[in-house]
Amino acid sequence: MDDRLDGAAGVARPLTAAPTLAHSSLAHSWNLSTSEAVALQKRLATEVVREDRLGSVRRVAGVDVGYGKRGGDARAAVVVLDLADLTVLESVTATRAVAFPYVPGLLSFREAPVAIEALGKLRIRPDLLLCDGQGIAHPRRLGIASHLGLLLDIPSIGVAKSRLIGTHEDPGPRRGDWAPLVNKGEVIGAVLRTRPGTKPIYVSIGHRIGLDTAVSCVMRCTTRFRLPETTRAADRLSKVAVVADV
DNA sequence: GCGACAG
DNA sequence: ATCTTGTCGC
Repeated sequence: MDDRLDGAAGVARPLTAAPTLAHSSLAHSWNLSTSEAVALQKRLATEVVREDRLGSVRRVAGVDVGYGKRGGDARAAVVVLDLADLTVLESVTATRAVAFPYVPGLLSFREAPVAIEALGKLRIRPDLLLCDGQGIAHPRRLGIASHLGLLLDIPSIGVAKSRLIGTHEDPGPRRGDWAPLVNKGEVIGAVLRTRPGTKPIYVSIGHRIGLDTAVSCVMRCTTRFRLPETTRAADRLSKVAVVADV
């Protein structure tokens, strides 16, 4: 079987589908109205798997999207690291014009298309995706991490720098301490202290992984900084990607 | 009706 | 997210 990623889109697709040009997201409807997007989220959310359904994790990908100064272009960057030593195995980028406004709760409709395009360029198929933003810690339980994980059928985790929804206590002061993020009586994520003396990060299930495993993986990808190395690497790349892409 | 609000 | 100068701290 082809090990490359298929571009996916509005609806989940089996991995056994024939290899495509890795740009198939273009062939799908990301151009939805906000109400249609909300309806799609509600439907896709029922497909999200909130428990460990992943093999051994070796290759972890960080996914991030940045924007040009003019605000017209979105640049996605994906960096795959070897979890054993956090060295870079592969990195790719993609750039395209933004086609959807930023609306809290609908971030994936703005950033997922270009992110999927970048992911489609990967030769390596990552075992896990660490996405910038929420997973199920979302009003309709389908943040960008869940959306991407579901469409690509790859285990994923949401790693956000700030809160979208939910309430929580302050996590302990030590690295690794975390407090549950709760919404409507449900634990939707973990507010994790990755570094003493700094603001905690918001970790949530993306797809095919449980919360405890997600927290564990994020910790393993985090060294001396607040954010995991995967996210930092992708973030840096997304800020210079426009030069290499355009 | 009044705030809150990933990136 | 991006726009921006200096400033506090290790």
